[in-house]
Amino acid sequence: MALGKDYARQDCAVARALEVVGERWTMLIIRDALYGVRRFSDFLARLDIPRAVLSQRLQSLVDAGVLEKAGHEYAITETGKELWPVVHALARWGERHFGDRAPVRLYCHAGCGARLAADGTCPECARPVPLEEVELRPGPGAPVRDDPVSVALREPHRMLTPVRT
Amino acid sequence: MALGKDYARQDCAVARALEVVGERWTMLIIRDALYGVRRFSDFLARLDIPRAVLSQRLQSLVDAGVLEKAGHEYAITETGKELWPVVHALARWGERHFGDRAPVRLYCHAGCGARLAADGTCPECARPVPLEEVELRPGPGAPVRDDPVSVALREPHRMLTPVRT
DNA sequence: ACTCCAAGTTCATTCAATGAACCATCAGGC
DNA sequence: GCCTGATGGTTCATTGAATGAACTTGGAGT
Repeated sequence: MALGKDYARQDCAVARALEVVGERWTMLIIRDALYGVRRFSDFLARLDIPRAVLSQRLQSLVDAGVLEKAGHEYAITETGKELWPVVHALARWGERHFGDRAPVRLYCHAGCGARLAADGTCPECARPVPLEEVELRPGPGAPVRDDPVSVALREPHRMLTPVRT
Repeated sequence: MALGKDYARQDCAVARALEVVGERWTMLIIRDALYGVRRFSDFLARLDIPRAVLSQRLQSLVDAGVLEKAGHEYAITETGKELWPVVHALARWGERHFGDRAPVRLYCHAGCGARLAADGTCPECARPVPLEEVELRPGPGAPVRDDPVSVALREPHRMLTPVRT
């Protein structure tokens, strides 16, 4: 399997997780699903991913119980929501070590407005912030994408609430 | 790029991170590097990865500053150590949702012996556990691999300390 | 029935993963 | 000096997935 989900001989929970979310594009699909993207065409517009690959990845994620399909919408499940710490940790790491400009997007506590700490807690409230209370805000490093979904996300947006295009 | 590091049009820290650590095998290499694996042949034995791919991945990680090569050893850098929250979060997620048997490996606080909570804190000491104080212990789900590195890791092992084969 | 559009499939091409075989370098031993 | 084995790679033919364009399907509205 060229890039795939097969770490068969690895006796390890990390490998098990990567069989589900370790393929190319998958983590970005989950990121967007956490943001509230739900429609096939919206994932397509934001990811620049071939339709065939998107179709296959969405199906895999549904099979794994990370997404749930209802009509033409893919919504993230509880299992999927529990990937938020992984996505957040990756974002902070990428930003800290490979962010050539200012952050493009900030994760804030909707209640008090403070930016989340690296460990996902709110520095103001001194407690972990549940995903539902996280608000996406555009950061100082202006994003350049101009597809409808990315444009919609230039406004502050509560995590998990469907993105309207 | 088939599976690769190219998420060029993604204006996002997650994508930036995945360009470095998102390719097949890379995260497992980092997992092992955090455990203390350092030699080419040891990664090879534990991962069942083609030599050519391992060689290329190690080089990429050195280029990105995640690993550091000294002689014939690849050691993890500070940048690499900061991926521990990502690896730990992935492991807990994989274990919770896709662990068909009992955990193969436990992450414990070397001081008090308690198992780390999902957020990386020690439930006994009620504080975050620095990577240096994390101890690997074999879990109740017996691992089946019998390469020298995996065998060595059946003993309790402090994170980052070189694995002796 | 007709139109439109989002969703998804098909397919030829490209490019990376795979695994076996080969090469390079170094450390002992003779 | 020269053999021998161990380690750390590189090379290369093959396989299979990613890509992107073209095509098909299915439902909503009129």
